[in-house]
Amino acid sequence: MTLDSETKAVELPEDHAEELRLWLRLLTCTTLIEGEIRGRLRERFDVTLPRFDLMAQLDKAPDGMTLSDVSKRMMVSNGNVTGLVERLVESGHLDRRTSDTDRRVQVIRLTKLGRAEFRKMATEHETWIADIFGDLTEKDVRELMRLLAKTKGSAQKAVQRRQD
Amino acid sequence: MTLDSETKAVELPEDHAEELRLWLRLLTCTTLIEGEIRGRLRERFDVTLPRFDLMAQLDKAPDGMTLSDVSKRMMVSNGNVTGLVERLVESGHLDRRTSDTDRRVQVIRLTKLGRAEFRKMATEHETWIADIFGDLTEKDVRELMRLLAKTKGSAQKAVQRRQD
DNA sequence: CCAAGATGTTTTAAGTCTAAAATGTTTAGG
DNA sequence: CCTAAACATTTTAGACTTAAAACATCTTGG
Repeated sequence: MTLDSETKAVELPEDHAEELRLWLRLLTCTTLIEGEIRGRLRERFDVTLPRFDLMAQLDKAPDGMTLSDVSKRMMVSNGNVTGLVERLVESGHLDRRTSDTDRRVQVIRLTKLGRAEFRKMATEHETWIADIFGDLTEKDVRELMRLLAKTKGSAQKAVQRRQD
Repeated sequence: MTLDSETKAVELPEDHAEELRLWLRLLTCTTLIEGEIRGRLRERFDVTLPRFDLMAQLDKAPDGMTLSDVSKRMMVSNGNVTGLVERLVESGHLDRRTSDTDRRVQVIRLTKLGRAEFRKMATEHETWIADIFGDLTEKDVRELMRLLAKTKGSAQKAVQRRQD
């Protein structure tokens, strides 16, 4: 009996209910916060979250970025970026030009208008985040950062494994 | 001088860079995992993540749910659910009927086919999650659950405050 | 050089998603 | 009763999103 159950144990379906609950909770948190930020951005600045996110990437890169860079950073598809950029160029927030050294590459950067508008939004955005995470102590934040870093590493390895 | 800086401190822009970084890390984790699950669902079962999520909600409710219930649980708009349900009824995974007691209400539930297919997917899905979170110890999982619960509570309060 | 292959972007087709307005139904107060 | 408010859902218009195919341009080994 003991031998049997030990032998079987390897093949028996293991219980991963806790990990599943963790994933659902992580997803709930993100969806909740994302929805709140989306609503405030629309209400306050009449801008969508993807546009804000894209501008945030560009704000960190004064010399501009290629579409591929943006796509990787934002973890969205190439085609997605193409459309977003189109609309942001149209509205005068972005400048887009073909690279001098590689004619495949499109370099985009914030226009003066785009940067000014983004900075206004970013300031307020930061206070919203502070409000949303307001109940967490400094220690909570540190601990969450650590555990999420570990989670990210674990997930990246899983992605790697599948791609082999 | 001391008085001045103390007086000013209240109005000075506080530094919330840490919370911002936490939010970005949370978002990165979720996006990364969500993308991986989406890809595996498509590759293995040719199903989209929203469809899987909707079926997961219904699997937990043998007596069916109303569209509003689903919308609240999934934290998506009503119109979104209408479209999703349409396609899942079309493909034979869902059954939809008007409530006997309230003709405004639509009750949906999994068909036999829908339930069977979901169960197969769910089993595999759970192993993917276990794989993705594989580096976390039991203690990590417990601690993350706790901190995310606190985060969720904090965010919900912020949502509440805005709605007043 | 020059044909593969790699790389960067766009296009396509279909699905997902939202906010807001419209529609249909129920509930309650007068 | 009957109308105003509340509620559940659908519709609408537009934006976002993906995967995959198509297109354009570079890079490189022979």
